[in-house]
Amino acid sequence: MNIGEASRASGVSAKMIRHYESIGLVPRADRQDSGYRDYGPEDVHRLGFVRRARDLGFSLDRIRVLLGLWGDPSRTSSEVKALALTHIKELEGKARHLQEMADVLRGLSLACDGDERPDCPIIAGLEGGPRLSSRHSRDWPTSHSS
Amino acid sequence: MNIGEASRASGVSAKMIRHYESIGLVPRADRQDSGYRDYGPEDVHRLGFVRRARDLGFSLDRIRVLLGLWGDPSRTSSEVKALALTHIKELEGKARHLQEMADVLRGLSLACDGDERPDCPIIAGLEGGPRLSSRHSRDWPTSHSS
DNA sequence: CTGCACCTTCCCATTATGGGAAGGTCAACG
DNA sequence: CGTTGACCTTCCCATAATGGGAAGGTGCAG
Repeated sequence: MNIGEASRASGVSAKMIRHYESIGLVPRADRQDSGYRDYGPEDVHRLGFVRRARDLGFSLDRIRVLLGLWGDPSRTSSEVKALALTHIKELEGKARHLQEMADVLRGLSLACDGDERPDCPIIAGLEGGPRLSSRHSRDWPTSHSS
Repeated sequence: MNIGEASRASGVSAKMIRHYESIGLVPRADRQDSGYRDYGPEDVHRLGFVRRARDLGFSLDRIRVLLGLWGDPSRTSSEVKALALTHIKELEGKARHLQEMADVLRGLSLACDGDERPDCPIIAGLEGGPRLSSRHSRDWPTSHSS
C-alpha cells in the first residue's frame, strides 16, 4: 500500500512516516517500481505502535528503545516497566510544574479586581518585589518597617 | 552596565537578552562607545518582568502583550486578568493532559509484573488492541462473546 | 491525452534556548 | 608597553516534533 493509505491506517501523517524513516526510527520502506514507498500490515502495525507511544508522551528517542524492546524476544518486562515508570515520573513532574504555575497565577488573579482601573496585582507580581509563590497574599511581606 | 551584569541582575541569560532585543520584545539597548550594550535599572527591571512572566509559563508573544499592558497607563485590570485567566486555562489543560497520559501508563504499569519474563501489558497496550484510556482494566472489554 | 489525486525530495518555519567560532574591548599586572 | 584573561560583538548551528509548500514524477479514469 502507498504511504497515504498507511497513514490513514496507522494514524501517522505521511510527513511523519517519512520523517521517522529518515531518522531511522522505522526501517526504510520497500519501494514499488514507481519509486513510491510500499507498506505492509506489519509496517502499519509498527507505525500504530509509534503513534500510541507518542500519544502517551514518549519522545522519539524513547520510542526507539521501546521498539527495540518490542522486537526483542529476550526482553524482560521489568525493563519495559522501568522505562514506563521513569516516563510516568517525568510526565507527573511536568504536570506538577504546570499546575504550580497555574496556582501562582490564580493567586494573583484572585487578588485582581478585574475592573476598569489599571491597578493590578498580576502586573505587580510580575514586576518584581516578593518572589512569586503559591502562598496567600498575607504571606507576602511587602516590607518590614520594623 | 554591561550585558553580563544586566544578566546577573535580571536572571535572564545574555544570550536571551540579545535574542529578546532581536525580536523586538525589549527595546534596542543603548550602546557604549565600545559598541557594548549599555543597560540601566529600568532595563533590568523590564528584563526581570520578562523572566518572571516566563517563569509562569507565558510565551514570548504573550509577554509582548503583557509588556504593552504594563507600560500602558490606560490599561484596565480586567484586560490583564482576562489574559491571565486564559493562560491559567491553558496551563491547567496541559497539566491535565500530561496527567492523563501518566494515568494511562500507570494503569498499564500496574498490570505489568516487571519480572524477567517478556510478557508485558505495557508493550501490549502500545501494540494496539483496545484504545488506550485511563479506565481500569475491568472496563476494557477485550471482546463481547455475547 | 488530459486532469486529478497521489507520490517524490528538498527547503523553510515553528518555540525558546544554548553552544561555539572568530574577532574586538577593557582592565590589570608585570 | 605588552600580554593575558574576562568580557563583549555578530553569525551560524542545534535542539524536538511537526507542518507547509514548491517543483516535479506517477497512476488511473474519463
